[in-house]
Amino acid sequence: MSSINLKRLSEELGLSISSVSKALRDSYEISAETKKRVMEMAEKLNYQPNPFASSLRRKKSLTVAVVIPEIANNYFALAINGIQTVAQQKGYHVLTYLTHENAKDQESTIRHLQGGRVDGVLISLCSDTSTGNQLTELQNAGFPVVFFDRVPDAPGCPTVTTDDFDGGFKATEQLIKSGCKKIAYLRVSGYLSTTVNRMNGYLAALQKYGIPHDTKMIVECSNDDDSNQELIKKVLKMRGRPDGILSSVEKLAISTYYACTEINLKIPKDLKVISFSCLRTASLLSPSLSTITPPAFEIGKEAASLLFRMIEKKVYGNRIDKIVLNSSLIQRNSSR
Amino acid sequence: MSSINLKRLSEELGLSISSVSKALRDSYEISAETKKRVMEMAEKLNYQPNPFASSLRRKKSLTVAVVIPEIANNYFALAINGIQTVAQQKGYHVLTYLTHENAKDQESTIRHLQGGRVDGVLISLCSDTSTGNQLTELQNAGFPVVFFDRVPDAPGCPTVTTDDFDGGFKATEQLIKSGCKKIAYLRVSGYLSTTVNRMNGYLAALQKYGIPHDTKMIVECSNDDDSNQELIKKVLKMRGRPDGILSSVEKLAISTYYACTEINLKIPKDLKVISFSCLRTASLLSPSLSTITPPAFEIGKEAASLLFRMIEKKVYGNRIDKIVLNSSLIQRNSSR
DNA sequence: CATTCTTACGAAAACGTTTTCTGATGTTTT
DNA sequence: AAAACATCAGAAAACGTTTTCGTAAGAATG
Repeated sequence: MSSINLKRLSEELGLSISSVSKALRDSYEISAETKKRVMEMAEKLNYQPNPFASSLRRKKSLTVAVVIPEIANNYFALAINGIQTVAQQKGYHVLTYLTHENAKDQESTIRHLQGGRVDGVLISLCSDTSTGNQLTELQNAGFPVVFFDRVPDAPGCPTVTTDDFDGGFKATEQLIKSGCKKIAYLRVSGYLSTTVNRMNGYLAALQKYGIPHDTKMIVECSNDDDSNQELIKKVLKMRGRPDGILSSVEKLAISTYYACTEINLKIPKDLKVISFSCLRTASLLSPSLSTITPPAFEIGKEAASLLFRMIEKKVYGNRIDKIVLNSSLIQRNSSR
Repeated sequence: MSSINLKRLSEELGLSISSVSKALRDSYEISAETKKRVMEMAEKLNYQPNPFASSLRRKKSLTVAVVIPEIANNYFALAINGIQTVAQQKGYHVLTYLTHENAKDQESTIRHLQGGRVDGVLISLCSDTSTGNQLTELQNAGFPVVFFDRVPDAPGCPTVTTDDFDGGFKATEQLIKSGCKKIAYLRVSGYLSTTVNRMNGYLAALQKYGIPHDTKMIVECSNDDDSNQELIKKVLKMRGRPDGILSSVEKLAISTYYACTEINLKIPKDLKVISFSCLRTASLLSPSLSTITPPAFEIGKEAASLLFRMIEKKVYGNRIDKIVLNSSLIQRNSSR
C-alpha cells in the first residue's frame, strides 16, 4: 500500500534507481556520503521495499512453511513457538498450514508449496498419510524439507524427533513396576511414526518383563473424541480388562479420564494411567497425570535451525541429519 | 524451484505467453479447445504459477497476517484455528507473528507489514501496548485491519470480542452467591481491553451486591509465572485475605492453584476460584475449575470473515463493525 | 603525456506474471 | 459486395526490485 518505491525515492534524491537500491543494500559501489543521504531519506519517507519484487528477482522468499495436522494442541503450539522464535530472529516469515489429519489437504498444500512461495518446509505428517512420494519429489527437486515429530521412515529424510521407543519402553516399565499386569496401549489409527515407535517400546518392555502380548490390549483410536471415549469405556468394561493404560497421545489420556469417571473406575486404584503429553496442567489434574513429555519447544527450535542450515548452505548434499531429543518421564499420581 | 513457467509452457504448446496466461485464467478471449489443451499441459508438467510475479503484477498477495502475543496459549491456538479454517477455505495464506507481549516487537512487525506483504491484518494487542498511532496509521492508509480479543478503545476500529464486562459481572455474581465476601481480581499489568472490561464487570457486581471495593483486592500480575505465583501467595496470606478469586486469564488461575497447594489452602473450602479460560481440561482439574469460556474458535472465524469482507469490497468506507460474541460461564467445583 | 586503475554512478536487462492494445481471420449485416 | 462485427491470438508494457555492464572523471603508473 505504501506507494513509495525506489523510483519515488530516487526522484526525491536526484539519483538513479539502481544507485538507491545499491545504497540501501550497502554496496561498495556507493560512496559513504551518498549512502547516508539515501538511508536518511528512506527513513524519512518510511520506505518499505516491495517483498514480491524482491523475491521475484532474487528467487528468495525469506519465508518458510509449517505444515501440521492441527494447532489447538499443546504439542504443536509449543513446537510452532520454537519455530517462530528461531525464524523471527533470522528475519524469516512463517506461513502455517493445517492439514486436519487429512491426506488430501496435506497433498494439495505440498503441491502448492512447489510454486516457490517458500524457501523451505517444516512438516509433521498427518496420520492418514500416503504422500511420501510427493514429499520425496519435493526433496529430490532440492527443496529443503525437515520433518519433525511425525516423520516418514525413509532414510533420506532430515528429521527431528524424540526418543519415542525409549519413552514407550520406560513408561511401560514404570506401569509394570507399579504393579500392572495387563497394560493397554492406546494408539491412533493410520501410520504415525511416533505411535508406532512408542508401541514398539511398549512391546519391548512387555517382553523384557515376561508379560504376554495380547492384541486386544492394542486399542486403535480415531480422531473423534466421543467415539474414542466409547471405545475406551468398552475396553475398560470387558472381561480381563486392563489395569494399566499407556496413551500414545494426550487427548486419549483425557478421554480415558472421562471414560473412568463415567464407569466409575478410580485412577490409580483400579487403573493406572500414563501418557505422552505436553499438558501444562498435568500436575493439577485429578489425579495428577504421569506423563512422558517431549521437549516440544526445543524440537521446534531444532527443526527450524536445521532447516535454516539447509537453506543457507546451498550444498547440504549427502548429509542427512536425524536429530533425536530426549523426552522426560514424570511420574505423578495416576500411575502410582 | 519448479522451473516450469509460462514461457516454458507456451513453448511446449506453440502458443504465446499471454495466451497461455489467459487460458489458465479462463479468459473469454481464448477458445474452449485451446483452454483445454493448455490446462492439460499445465497439469501434465505440474505448472505452479510463481506467486511473487503474480502478486507483484496484481498488487494482491492472497495472504493475511495474524499478530498475537503468544501461541502456546489455548485461547490463541483456538483463535488461529478459526482464522486458518476460514482463510484456507478462501484460498488465502496465513502468516503469523508473535509479539511476546512486547511493544517493540509489535511495532516492528506492523512497520514491516506496511511493505505490502499481506492484504490485511488480524491483530490482538500485546499488554505492553502504546502503538495505537502506528495502527491507525495503517488503517488510515486504507489497510484492512481487524482487532480481536485485545482491542484498542478507539471507536474507529473494527473489532471482534467477547462480552467481557458481562462475563466479569456474572462470574463475580456467582462467587458472591456462593458465599464469598472478599473477592480478589487478578489482572495483567499494562492496558488490555479484556482485563479492564472484565474488571469493570467485577466492580459493577460488587457494587450491585453492596460489597465495598478494596484496592488491595486488585492484584496486578506480570508475565512471569513464578513471580505471579509468589504474588498470589502473598495476597492469600495477608490479613483479610480474599475468600474468592476472579482470574482474568487462564494462567493466573493455574498459578493460583499452585499457590494454594503450597500454602495449603483448600479450593473451594478456603478459597473459591473462577477464571476466564479455554482450558479443555478444566473439568478434570482438582478441583474442577469454574470458567468463563470465550468462544475462541468462533472469534477467530468471525474476525477472519470480517477481514475478508473488508478486503474484498474495496469500499468498506464508513461502516465499522464491532462484533461481540457471548462467552459461557460454566460453574464447576472450584467455586461451589 | 599516454596508459591503466579506481571510484562512483547510471542504463538497461531480468525475474514471471497480468493486462491492454493491436491485428488477423472469418462471419454476419446492410 | 462493402462494411461492420465477433472471435481468437500475439506483442508489448507494466509491476518494483536486483544485478550486470558500461562509462565518466579523476588518480596513479609507466
